[in-house]
Amino acid sequence: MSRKLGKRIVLLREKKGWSQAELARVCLKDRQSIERLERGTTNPTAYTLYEVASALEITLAELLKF
Amino acid sequence: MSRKLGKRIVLLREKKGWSQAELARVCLKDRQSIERLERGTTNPTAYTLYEVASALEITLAELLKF
DNA sequence: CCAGGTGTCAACAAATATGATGACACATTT
DNA sequence: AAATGTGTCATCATATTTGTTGACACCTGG
Repeated sequence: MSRKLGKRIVLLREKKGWSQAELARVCLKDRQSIERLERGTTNPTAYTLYEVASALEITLAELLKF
Repeated sequence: MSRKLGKRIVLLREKKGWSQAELARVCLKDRQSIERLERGTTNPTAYTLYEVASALEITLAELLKF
């Protein structure tokens, strides 16, 4: 499940033409935190998802469409 | 944010006519865990949200529409 | 009245996410 | 060749979620 979510984040990030580092910067997060998220090795919290969605300029619901 | 999410869970749970205890049972969770979620005192993980959504027979995206 | 359901709250141990730092291989650019 | 950007991985300390137990007040049905 985290795997699917990770793939979705990768997709949305690349759609914006961003690198992990760029998304991390906009999220005010660590580059490695984003990488873990995308690889699906963690089970992120709702707030983390909210921060990522905000950075990607989409809603939480849209981020979770997978 | 957790507050809004909690209110949404309450709404969807009551739409099914369930008590917190009933939702907890379907989720295989503790009654108190559901209660904390609904009150917004925790920042749940994606997997927890997935379990709740499954119990409510909706998608994650639908649960997060708020 | 009283037993049971309900929502709420507190505290604890265990598991886990997060932020941080450092490292590595690979590709691209200068 | 050297420097930089990229994605990946590991480790550590700290914060937080989660499961659990116990408790309380309130209400309703028997």
